[in-house]
Amino acid sequence: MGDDAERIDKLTPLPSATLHILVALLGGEKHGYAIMGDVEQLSDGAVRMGPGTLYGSIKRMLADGLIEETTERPDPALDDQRRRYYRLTALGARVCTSELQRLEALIRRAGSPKWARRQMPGLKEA
Amino acid sequence: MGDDAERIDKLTPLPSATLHILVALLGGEKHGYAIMGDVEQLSDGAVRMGPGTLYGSIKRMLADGLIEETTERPDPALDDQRRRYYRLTALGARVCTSELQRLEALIRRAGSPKWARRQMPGLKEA
DNA sequence: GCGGACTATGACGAGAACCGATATAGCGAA
DNA sequence: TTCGCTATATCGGTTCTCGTCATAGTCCGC
Repeated sequence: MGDDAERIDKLTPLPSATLHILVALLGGEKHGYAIMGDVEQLSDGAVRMGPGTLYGSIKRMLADGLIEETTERPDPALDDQRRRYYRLTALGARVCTSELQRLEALIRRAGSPKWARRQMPGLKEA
Repeated sequence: MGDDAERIDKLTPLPSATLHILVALLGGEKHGYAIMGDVEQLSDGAVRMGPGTLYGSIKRMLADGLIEETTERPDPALDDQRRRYYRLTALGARVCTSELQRLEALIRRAGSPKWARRQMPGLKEA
């Protein structure tokens, strides 16, 4: 378990693309192209991921053990043989949750009035 | 104004280091070394930024107009001539707010039960 | 069953971002 | 005056990002 905490530590903070892909996969296993669309949807169109970023990130995430390719195929009537489906690993899910919690804490602190104060001590104003 | 939205769009999603520095500066103007400490504090020690990341990011942020160096100095009794103080520009503040809102929306959606369900249609289970 | 538009994966290269190591120098106290 | 800490800065290697191009399967009209 402590081993696990180390692995999470090593991977965080997550690159932006990685985080978005993980969140998209929280919604269930998906193929690459679908992930692209979901990321755009999840961010109200603000994050548009090109294929280069997508497949490059997927490659790294597979190597890091954050996601894995599924062997299961959907109903043949709905299948498309080109597709490759991915899902979160247990590690991937933990990393995602932990990163989201960290960001939530950051947002909370950023909005707190006690933080949003000047810190420079004894400032001599012009 | 529309011009502004474009500039924000161009800069987002923010790299992790940039976001953390912006949030740290929401708390008032600071010098580089203080930012390093505050980022670690803001993230409960999870994000440890080395000097390479810090000063590299500051350089880019200055070039992008997200922050600016202040000419004001603190009370001479508390000053340290080596220090260089930075503060958010108007653009930097807007970018920071906009990014935090985007992340907040992402977190909200990630936690929503209707999203956190498998999406693969007509799956044929093993 | 042919052709064209769309879906889907993948490789590549340039440039941006990250990070540890290292260098330099002012600071405060022993 | 020396030592440890604060503070800024650069360098080099690695990772990450992103647009572009290539390739191929699928769907649909005809």
